[in-house]
Amino acid sequence: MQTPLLKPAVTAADRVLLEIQRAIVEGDIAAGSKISEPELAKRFDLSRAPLREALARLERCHLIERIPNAGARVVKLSTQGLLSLYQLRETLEGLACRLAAEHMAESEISELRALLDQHLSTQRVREGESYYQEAGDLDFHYRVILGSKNAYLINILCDELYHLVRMYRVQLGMNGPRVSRAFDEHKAILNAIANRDGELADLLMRRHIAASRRNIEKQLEQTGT
Amino acid sequence: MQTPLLKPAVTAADRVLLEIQRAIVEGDIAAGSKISEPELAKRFDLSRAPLREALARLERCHLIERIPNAGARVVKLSTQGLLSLYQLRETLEGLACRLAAEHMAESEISELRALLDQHLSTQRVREGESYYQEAGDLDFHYRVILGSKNAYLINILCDELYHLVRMYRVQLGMNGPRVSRAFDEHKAILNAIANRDGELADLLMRRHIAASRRNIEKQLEQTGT
DNA sequence: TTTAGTCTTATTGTCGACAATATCTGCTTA
DNA sequence: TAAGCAGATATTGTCGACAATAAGACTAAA
Repeated sequence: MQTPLLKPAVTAADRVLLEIQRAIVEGDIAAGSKISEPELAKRFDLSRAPLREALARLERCHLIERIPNAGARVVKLSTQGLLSLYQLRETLEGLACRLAAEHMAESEISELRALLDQHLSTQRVREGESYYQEAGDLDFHYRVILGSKNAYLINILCDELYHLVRMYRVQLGMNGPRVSRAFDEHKAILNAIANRDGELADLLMRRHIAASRRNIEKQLEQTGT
Repeated sequence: MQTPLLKPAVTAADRVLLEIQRAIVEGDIAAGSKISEPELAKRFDLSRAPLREALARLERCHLIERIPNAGARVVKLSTQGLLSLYQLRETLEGLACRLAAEHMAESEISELRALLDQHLSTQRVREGESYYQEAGDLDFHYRVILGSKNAYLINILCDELYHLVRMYRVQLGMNGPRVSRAFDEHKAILNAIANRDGELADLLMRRHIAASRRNIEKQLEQTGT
């Protein structure tokens, strides 16, 4: 279930990046908290040079915010931020879908169909446990994005926005009743792609993400602003 | 004519970033050439630490490509890259336009109108010199993007893709007959925004960028692939 | 002559220390 | 008491040197 085509962490900066990313996404390092370079360097047992490299990349994917000579803070989740993020996702993943309908190879489409079937059975077995759906959903989106074959689009969605989306979903504990409906929506999107109907695929994906956004918004309201 | 709201370069890494950015965009450092950290460090008279920080940001805006333990190269311009980039711009700036129609303050719209008038007169004076149109066009787009009020969208377009777009335009020497027509298109877009017609603004901007893309493609074919 | 392997060389990644800047504390003064 | 300033402290930015990795040169064998 690992994200495919992701180059292995070869350098120390890569490794610590992955660790801090996970820690922030899962709330292990609290949202809004200040980042201390010396402290993190000690905690992960390396010097500040690779740590700063990692921080630069964390800023790139919007997980931290830096102010020159003043330090870095973990981002704070907000309704406004969520709205902006999903506005962008709707448009971008819609585009990705349209391009995927044009550019995906038949073999890739078959694999994607197999993946969906597999997720369906897995989800039946693991009823109630939302984590698998979480991972499965992201995996589906991931593959469609890669299918667009647009390097810039892939970079933005998979490298820069991906982790922030996860952060919202994880920290707001997404496990609502949407789980089952998402499968049907994925299926419909896949069919549109298989039929090479880019316009429909675009539309369906935008609706799918809009529904997901509303779901999270509801959660955010309940949890309290 | 400076891009507004751009924080001044306070650190050494910021300054060298701007210098290298300019050098790459204007072809002073050749496209596709290898980047040598020690050489650049000597050339700009600073240590490798801030230089590497700058390189990280250059990678972020797709001006260089890095391979771990192997070094960095300046990107190569290609028809494929241009197509991918403009595909993305069409969608993103279209969205920006739609949001701008919703969110721009009346005062901002007035300022934008004043800017267009000013560009028109400037262009009449400087007939033939395309640089002013170049700068003016970018400035118009820049303000519309800021008007969207979507932080992620602004970041992607203004920080990450902006310089690459400039690189294509500068290195292919854009000075075609499109100069005058672009003004009218800008005017139409502005009117749509002023009328709060987001859908139309979206459509017009996408067409505007598509026309610009075709213009550059033509140039790219003539220059020889 | 070509190819494989090894050694040399150069470049990148990492480290610890120093300099510059910002934050915090406590004092003075209105 | 509140506001402003001065010094102390901590954090960030930068530097030069070392370690690890990759590219290139040279030799030896087929």
